[in-house]
Amino acid sequence: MKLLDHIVTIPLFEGLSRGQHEALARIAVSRSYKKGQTIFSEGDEGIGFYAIVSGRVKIFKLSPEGKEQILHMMGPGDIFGEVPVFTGREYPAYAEAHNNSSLLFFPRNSFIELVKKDPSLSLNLLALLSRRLRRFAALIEDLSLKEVPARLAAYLLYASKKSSNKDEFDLDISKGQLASILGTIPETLSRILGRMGRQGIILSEGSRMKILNRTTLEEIATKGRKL
Amino acid sequence: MKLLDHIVTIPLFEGLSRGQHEALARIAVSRSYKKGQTIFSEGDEGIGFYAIVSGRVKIFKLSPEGKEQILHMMGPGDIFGEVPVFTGREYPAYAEAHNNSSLLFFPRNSFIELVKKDPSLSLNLLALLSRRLRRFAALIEDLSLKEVPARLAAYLLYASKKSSNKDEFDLDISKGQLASILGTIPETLSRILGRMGRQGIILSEGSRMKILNRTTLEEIATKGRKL
DNA sequence: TTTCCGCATTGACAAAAGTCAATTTTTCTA
DNA sequence: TAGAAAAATTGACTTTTGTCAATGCGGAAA
Repeated sequence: MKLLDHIVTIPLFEGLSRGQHEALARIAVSRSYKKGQTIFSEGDEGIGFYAIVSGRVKIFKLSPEGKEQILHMMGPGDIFGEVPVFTGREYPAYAEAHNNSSLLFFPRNSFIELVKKDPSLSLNLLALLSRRLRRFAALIEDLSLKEVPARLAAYLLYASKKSSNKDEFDLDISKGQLASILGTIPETLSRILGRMGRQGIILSEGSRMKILNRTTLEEIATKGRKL
Repeated sequence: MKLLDHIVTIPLFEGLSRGQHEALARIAVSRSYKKGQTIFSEGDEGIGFYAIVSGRVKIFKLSPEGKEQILHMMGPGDIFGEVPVFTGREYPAYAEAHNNSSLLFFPRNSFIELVKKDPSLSLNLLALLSRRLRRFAALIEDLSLKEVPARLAAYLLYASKKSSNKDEFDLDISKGQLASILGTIPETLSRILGRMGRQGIILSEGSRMKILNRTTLEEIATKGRKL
């Protein structure tokens, strides 16, 4: 069964038994989304949550002036939209397919039934939510780094870490979106990338980034070293 | 039994049975902290979580230059330090008693045992963590309001809401700490409070705040209306 | 009561980031 | 592959915020 294969690869369901995986497969629904397609909007009734099989999903909030604040970029294996499953309310943010994406949808009611019967499933969930809280706390911490160069440096180090600590990697989002993540605008980001490039700290060619001087980058991120 | 009485009043444990409450009371340990005392530090091993019986607790991170970024101010009934209980790692932030405080401590291992046996307990926990995630998302949204007046206005409206929507209320933290929450410095906060006062939007006398023009305050917070 | 210390306020100035507008580069599609 | 649209970059200028330094204010302790 194809669906079951996918379920087994989802970290959230790691360590569960064959029977538990099968139970999950019975309630899951496969769904496809085209690039740019909205999966749910802030305020929509929370009828279930999603797991990513392939593709990428952007989770974001919208300011009154329409400016995006990206909360997460989700990839294969990630779970999103689970908050209202347990609070019984609306989705707290927007979700949009960043690429053509293949998702699994778990309807709220069936899932709640499963969790009620199965404590080990809930321990996995508790760990997931706890980790997510931790990541949020880190994001808040980074946003509060007062200067943009520091936030950018922190982001580049984080992105490098995700690419198994290579010094060279691809930004998986546009620079405009990166600006949004860093809480700034494309013009400012462009200038700071330029300055870092001129000082030989990084090399930025399109979406290809190369870290030339990791030490300096770390000093900019953690101590408030000036550019 | 005194301890049981306190447990019953903790929202996290709302809706649980008498037997469940008693089981919790058996594993809980009562602890007292003096004003300013550290409860745990970032990086400490996560040996359990805390519930506040009385007093207030500050949860914060420290930047390399030693600047505090306050993540939460916790009050009676609130839970904190539960993240590492489920991820099995270290505390992700600092906790410090803001007043003389009386807490209940729930050791990790005993608690995990309880949760494993009891799905309804875990559903409550899942809802708690989900709500907290939601609040974090809101905080991130506010931090990304680009200007300080907007962030301050959002905070004042939030504080007023906590005081049952009264127009007059007390700040429960110093202005220096409020500045830190808003991601700015005391000088800037002071100037903006001054400007808002001169324009008849608020009245600020020490820690006593009065909202004189709620509509304008909302416009500053949500639309980027200028001060 | 008086002194001291921390917190808050204010002013002058410097630095950082945003806005607006023009231009170049890249990407997508017809 | 040309042409249009979107994204990125750059420059000139404005606004916002932070820094440094001086001063005021109020409560705790001698």
